[in-house]
Amino acid sequence: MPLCPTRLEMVEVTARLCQMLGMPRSAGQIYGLLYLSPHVLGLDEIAESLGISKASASTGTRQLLAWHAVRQVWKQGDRKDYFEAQTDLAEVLRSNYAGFFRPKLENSQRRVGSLLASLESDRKSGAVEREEYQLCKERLESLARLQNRVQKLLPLAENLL
Amino acid sequence: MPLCPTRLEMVEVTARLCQMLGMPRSAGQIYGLLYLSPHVLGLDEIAESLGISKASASTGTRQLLAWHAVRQVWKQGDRKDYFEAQTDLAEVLRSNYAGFFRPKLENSQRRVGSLLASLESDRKSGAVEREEYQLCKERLESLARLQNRVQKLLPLAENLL
DNA sequence: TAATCCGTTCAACGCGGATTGAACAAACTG
DNA sequence: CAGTTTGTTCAATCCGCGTTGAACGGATTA
Repeated sequence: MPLCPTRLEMVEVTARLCQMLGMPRSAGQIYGLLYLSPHVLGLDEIAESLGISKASASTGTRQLLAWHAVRQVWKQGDRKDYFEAQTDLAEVLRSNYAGFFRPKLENSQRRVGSLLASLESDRKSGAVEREEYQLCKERLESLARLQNRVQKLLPLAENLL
Repeated sequence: MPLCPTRLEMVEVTARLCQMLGMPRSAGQIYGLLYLSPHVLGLDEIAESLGISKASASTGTRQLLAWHAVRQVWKQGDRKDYFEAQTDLAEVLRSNYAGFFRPKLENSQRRVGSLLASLESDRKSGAVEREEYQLCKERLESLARLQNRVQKLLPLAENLL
C-alpha cells in the first residue's frame, strides 16, 4: 500500500537534508520513511516504498546503522532483517561524537601542531623571512586557540541537546 | 616567488577542510593562502600561487566574500582587487549565523509545521489510520521540540566561541 | 579609436560519488 | 540436491558540481 502524503513529504524533507549535509540522498529517504513508520520494515519494503533498488536500500541501511540512526530488529522464525528508526536525534549526535566528531577535531589539532613545527624548521632553514615567520606563528596559534574553544564547547552542546 | 613549505601545507589543510564541509576545494585553498599571507593579494597572484585558473580564483574569492571569510581591499590608483583573510574564524561563524544558519533553521521549522498540518488534513480525509496518525503526530512533535532546543543552543554557542 | 588591463560569465569537460542490475554467497525448504 | 529466499558485492553507469579556457564587458590609457 502507498504512503500517505504526509509521510511522502517527510521522506522528501529528510532526503534533501541528508543531501545538504553531504550524505547520500537514499539514506535520508530511508530514515524519513522509518521515522514515521508504525511498523518495522524489511529491506524489500523499504526499496519498494521509496522506489529505489534493493542494493541502495542495503547500502543505505548499513550506513544508517553505522551512524546509529536506525536499529536492526529480528523477528523469531524470520530470516529477514527489519529496521526501525532511532527517533532520538540528540542521542544519534551523542553516539557519533566519540567516533566521528572527536577524531576529526583531534586530527585538525594535530595538523595545526605539525604546521607550527614545520614553520620552525622553515625558519631554521631560512625558507621564510623573520616578518613572515612572526605573522604565520601568531595566526597559527590563534587557530589553535579557536580549536581549543571548540573542543570545550562540543561536549557542552552535546549535553544541552 | 614560491610559497614556503608551511604555507603550502596550510593551503592543503584548508582545501581538504572545505572539501569535507561540502564547499569547493578552491575556496579553501584561497583562504589558506590568504590566512598566512603577509600581504594582500590580487586575483592573478592567487591564481598563480595556487596553480588554479583565474576563473576559479574569481568565483572562489566571491564565495569567500559572501561568507565574510575574506575582505576586499583597494589600493589608491590601482584598479586591481586585493584580498585579505578575515582571520577571526569565530567572527566568520557569527556573521554567517543570521544570514545562513538561522534561515535554514527557520525553514526546517516551517517544514515540520507544514508536515503537522498535512497530517491533520490526511486524518480528516481518512488517508491515514488512527494509530498511524497518533504515532506520526508524536514523532513530528518530538522533532519540533528538538528544533527548539537547537535554536536556543546556537546563539549560545555563538557567544562562547 | 585602438590597445590594454581586469574581472566576470558561460558552455564544455572531467571527476568523484551515488545508484543500479546482475552475479554471488549463505541460509533455509521441499 | 534442486530451488527459494534474502542480503551483499561489484563493475558499469549516471549525475551533479567544481574547474577551466575562451569569450565578453567595462574601464583606462595612448
